[in-house]
Amino acid sequence: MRKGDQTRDTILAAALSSASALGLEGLSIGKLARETGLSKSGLFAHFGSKEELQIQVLDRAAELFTNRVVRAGITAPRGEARVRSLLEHYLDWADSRTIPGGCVFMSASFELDDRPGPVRDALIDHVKDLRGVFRKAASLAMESGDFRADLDPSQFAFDVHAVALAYHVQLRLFEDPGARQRVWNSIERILAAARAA
Amino acid sequence: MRKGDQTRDTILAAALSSASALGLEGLSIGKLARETGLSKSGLFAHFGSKEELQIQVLDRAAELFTNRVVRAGITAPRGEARVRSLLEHYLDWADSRTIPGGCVFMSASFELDDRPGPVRDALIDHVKDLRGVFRKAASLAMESGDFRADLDPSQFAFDVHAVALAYHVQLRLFEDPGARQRVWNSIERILAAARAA
DNA sequence: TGCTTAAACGAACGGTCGTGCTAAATATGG
DNA sequence: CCATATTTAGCACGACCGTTCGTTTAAGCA
Repeated sequence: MRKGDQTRDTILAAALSSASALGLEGLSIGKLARETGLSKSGLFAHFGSKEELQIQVLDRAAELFTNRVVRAGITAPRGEARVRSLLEHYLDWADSRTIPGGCVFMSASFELDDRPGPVRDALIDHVKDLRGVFRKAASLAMESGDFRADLDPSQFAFDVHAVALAYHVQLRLFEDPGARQRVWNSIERILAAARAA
Repeated sequence: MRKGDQTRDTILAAALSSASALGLEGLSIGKLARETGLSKSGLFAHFGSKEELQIQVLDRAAELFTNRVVRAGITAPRGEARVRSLLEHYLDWADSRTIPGGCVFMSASFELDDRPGPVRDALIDHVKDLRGVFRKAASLAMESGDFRADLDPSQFAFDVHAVALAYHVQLRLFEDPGARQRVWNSIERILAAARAA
């Protein structure tokens, strides 16, 4: 059993790379088998269907996200400092080289928005979790007095998500070296509006 | 020649619908032929390659965008009023039923960001034009005194683009009936920060 | 070591993909 | 109405797709 899980991990790492660049639909069992040195049927046996592979790729990405963004971000003290830290790590995540195509949740959000099914359902859960991270951080910042008492944390998370999406476009489509600056300008404005008077 | 152009228009309309929902890569000559009642090769002859079809779909979408968003929006007087009008029409465009999958430029931005080639190049031009519409409108609002004199119009366009992307997610992925309210909250904050003191 | 179970393989399946090629059909201008 | 140019159809191609099946290899445990 251990051997199988280890192989599965290798496959998922390759699949995540591929999916981030080519999309979840762009995943190909054959290409993936070639990349990992497995046979097509051998690789396929690990998942049973392409859909299941796609779901596991998303789950895997969520696990990575938890480690690289959430765990890393919440080392900062509650309040605006933690929000900023989470944002830094979120942008790093979207810019990471280990996931060459950027945040797979973003590309998948636009790829699967009109394709009902279990993969889309899984994606929705993950993206809501992602939003929840920032909603929660905003709530804590309200409790600590950093943020206004009448702030809407969900709206705050929406705004943060928005600039992150635009960051992806600025960075990957426009290949703008100043993308990080652009997005921080936006974030500073969002933070300023969220702060207590 | 007239007959051919008319057929091509029919094809492009169907292709735009399909591409908005399934992505530009999800376009299929065979499926498109079935939908339009043409033969695969007959349809194919109009474009010569799938890439060319994709590019023409983007061009067609840009034409529609100009009519439905730009032409409609600039009937409002220069300044904040025009910015708001353009935004209304932009959101309508992203929510349109005639393009069932929403704004094809958004989905394509996340689909093609890592796929070099002429289609991506065409997309970049179109998205920059789109940004340019809002940059220009912001500039005019600065001239008219509605917006601050030290506003960065490109930054303003970036912010607007950001919330539009998030609108797409909120509407299509989350199917949130309150998406429009969410995005207007964001827009009001952006406008407030842009206004002259 | 021998047995059992898991893991990987190889070949084949029916489909669909984009793309050529050659004819037939149809529209257009004189 | 005819000649010409344009538009569409038909057929075939090689490639790749996800998936199934039976077999073989390899690992884990007694």
